[in-house]
Amino acid sequence: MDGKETLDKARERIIETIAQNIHLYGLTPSAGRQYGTMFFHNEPLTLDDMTEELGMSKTSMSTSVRALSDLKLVERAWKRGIRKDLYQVKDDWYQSFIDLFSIKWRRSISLHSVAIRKSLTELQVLRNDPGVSDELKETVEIDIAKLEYIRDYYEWLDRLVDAFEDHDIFDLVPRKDELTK
Amino acid sequence: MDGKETLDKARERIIETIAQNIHLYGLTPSAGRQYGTMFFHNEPLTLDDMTEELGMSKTSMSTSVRALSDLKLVERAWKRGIRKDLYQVKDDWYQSFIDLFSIKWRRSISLHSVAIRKSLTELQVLRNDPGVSDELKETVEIDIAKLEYIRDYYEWLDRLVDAFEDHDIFDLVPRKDELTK
DNA sequence: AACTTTGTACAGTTTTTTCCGTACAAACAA
DNA sequence: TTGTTTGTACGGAAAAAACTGTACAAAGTT
Repeated sequence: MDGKETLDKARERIIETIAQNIHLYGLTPSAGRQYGTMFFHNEPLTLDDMTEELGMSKTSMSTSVRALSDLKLVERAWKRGIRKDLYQVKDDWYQSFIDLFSIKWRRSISLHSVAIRKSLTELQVLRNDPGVSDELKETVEIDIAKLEYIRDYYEWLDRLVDAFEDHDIFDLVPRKDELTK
Repeated sequence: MDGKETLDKARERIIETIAQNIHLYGLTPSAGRQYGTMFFHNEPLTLDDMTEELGMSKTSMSTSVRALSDLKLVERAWKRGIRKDLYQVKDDWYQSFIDLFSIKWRRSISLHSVAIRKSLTELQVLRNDPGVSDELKETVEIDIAKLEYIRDYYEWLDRLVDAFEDHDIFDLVPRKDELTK
């Protein structure tokens, strides 16, 4: 086996591992392979380059590179004289993790908060309604307690995301290069 | 609108929100609805109960309750005199979040670590191989640097998961009830 | 202006996933 | 033992998602 071949195999192993785990980012293995290919490519790539490299349609490349961009795993690059759009992976994986975490959870937190607030208000009205049977009121009380619990939970989650975005998390779990500082 | 109806609507809103966000846990909306139903049900449920509540087949209930159990969102319960398996939601959402985080990422970290170690070793051999051209060696050097970077990243991620599992995260981001302590 | 290049919207096809019904094994009951 | 109940494996149907090719709009070139 010659050197180039060994290198390619070493790269392929990593790319395939990324592809198999990218579902954690809500992406398909194809998008993972695309990301991996870009990761080892030392120059920004065009959609046509990706089509070439991965043997897939340009349409697919376009949609999945958009998905990768939405999660801030990939960014556009410019190079003078080149008209085509160029893309490259963002090289700060710590920041990418934080961005992922933020994008994924903030939306969920927000949707839940709205729903919880609405339902909680309705139930509080119900609690004070004299026309409601005692038996039902008991259930309402239990539900209110449950909703207050998950409201607090999402409030905690929100602060957790803050801690990541503000990089406070690195105080608790330092990056390796910061350990020796 | 009577009280029962208001209660059900308030519950339904939350259940539907859970269903729409459960993909963050890698589960289907159906499993989310199942979880939500169990959440508001104040007694443990059997598979037949769920079939009844959700209008889905018992087979589906069985498979998705297993998925929920695997992520430790749901646990088995016992009640004397009842032969059927009973399930209820785990009521500590903070712990559920930690469990999810741990289960999802540990596996990914482990798979990546193995692949990175293997590829890194191969490339280090290549670096010392006198039969490899200087041009290729330059590429190898770059790849080694990249792999060392992501190796460190996964090592950080591993410590991050530790911080969650050990509950150190609550030092950085306290639960609401701990804020007043 | 006309012509070329590039990215993506859209519709159709293929692949994958979800869900159901049947069948059966394990546990329990009589 | 035989009969009953309960959970799940498995194959197939239905639904959803991924992927492709065509068509076209936007931007650049001549």
